[in-house]
Amino acid sequence: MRIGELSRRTRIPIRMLRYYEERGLLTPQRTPSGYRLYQESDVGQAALVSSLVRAGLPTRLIMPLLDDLRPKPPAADEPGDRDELIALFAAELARLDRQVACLSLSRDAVRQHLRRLRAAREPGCARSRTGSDSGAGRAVSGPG
Amino acid sequence: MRIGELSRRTRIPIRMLRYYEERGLLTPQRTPSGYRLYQESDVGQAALVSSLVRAGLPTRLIMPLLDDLRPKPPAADEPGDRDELIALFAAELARLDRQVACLSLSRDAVRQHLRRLRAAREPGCARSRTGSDSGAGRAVSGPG
DNA sequence: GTAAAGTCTCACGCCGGTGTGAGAGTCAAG
DNA sequence: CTTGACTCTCACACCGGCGTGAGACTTTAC
Repeated sequence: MRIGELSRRTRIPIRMLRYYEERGLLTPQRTPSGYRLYQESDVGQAALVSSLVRAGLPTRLIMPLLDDLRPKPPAADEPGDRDELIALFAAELARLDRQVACLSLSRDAVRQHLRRLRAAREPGCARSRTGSDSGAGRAVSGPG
Repeated sequence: MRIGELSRRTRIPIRMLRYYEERGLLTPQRTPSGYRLYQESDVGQAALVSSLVRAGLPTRLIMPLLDDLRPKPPAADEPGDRDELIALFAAELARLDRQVACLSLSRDAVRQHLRRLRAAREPGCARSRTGSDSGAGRAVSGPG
C-alpha cells in the first residue's frame, strides 16, 4: 500500500510516517517512480512506533527495541563496541526505570486531581450526564 | 535559601529552577536586590515539579496539579472551565496510562536486550561479578 | 488529453525543555 | 577598597516531535 492508505489505517499523519522512515523505524520499498510502498506488516509496526514515540521514547531507542522485539536471528552485530553498547543500554535502562516511576507518580496525581475536580463539580445541582468520557485507546492494534 | 543551594540540594540545574518559576510552578520571594529566596518546602516542590516534567507532563498541567496537592482550601477557582479542565485532565490521564504501559514495555525490552548483550559477551569465560548496577532512584525526596 | 487526487522532496517554522554565554549587579571575605 | 563567588536578566541556539506550504512529478478517472 502507499503512504496515504497506511496513514488512514493507522491514523498517523503522513508527515510522521515519513519522519519515522527518516529515523530508520520504517523502511518501505519504493516504486520505480519513488512512491513508498508499505507492506501489511508495516501497519502494526507503524502503530507500535507511534505508540512508543508518544510514550516519550526517543526514536534512537525505538530502533534497537524493534530489532529486539522482532523474530530476528541473534545475528552478528559488530562485536567490539559491545561493552560500550552495554554501558549505553544500562544507562538507558536506569533512565527508563526512573521515568516509569515518575510517570506512575504523575498519573496517580492526575487521577487524584480528576477525582477532586469531578467531585467538586456536582455538590448538589444534579446535572444529568455531563459528558465526561476520555476517548482513549485504540492506538496500537495488531495488523489483524 | 538562594537558588544555588536549592539547585545543589535538588540536583536541578539553576536554569531549570528559573524556568519553573517562569512557568509559575515555583514562586520564590525576592530579596530587595532581586535574589530569589526559596523556602524549605520548595525543595520538595521543585523535586516534584522536576519529576513531573521529566515524566512528560506539560507544565501547564503541572500547575493545577500542584494547587491540588497542596493543603489549600477548596477555594473558588473560576467555575466554568471546570468541564474543560476535566476533559483535559481525563485526556491527560489516558495519555499517561498509555505512556506508562509503553514505557514499561520498552523498559522490559531494553532489559531483555541488555541481558542478551551481556550473555553474548561471555560465552564461557567465567568473570565473577560483572558490575551490573544502575544507579536509579533518589530523585524525589521529601524535604525532611 | 485533461483534471484531480496522490505523492515526492525540501525547507521553514512552532513549541517545549535545556544549554550557554554576555554583561551587570550583589555579597562575603580579606 | 578589591576580589571572587554568586546571582540577576536577556537572549541566542539546539534538539526532538510536529505542522505546513511550495513546486514538481505520478497515478487515476473521465
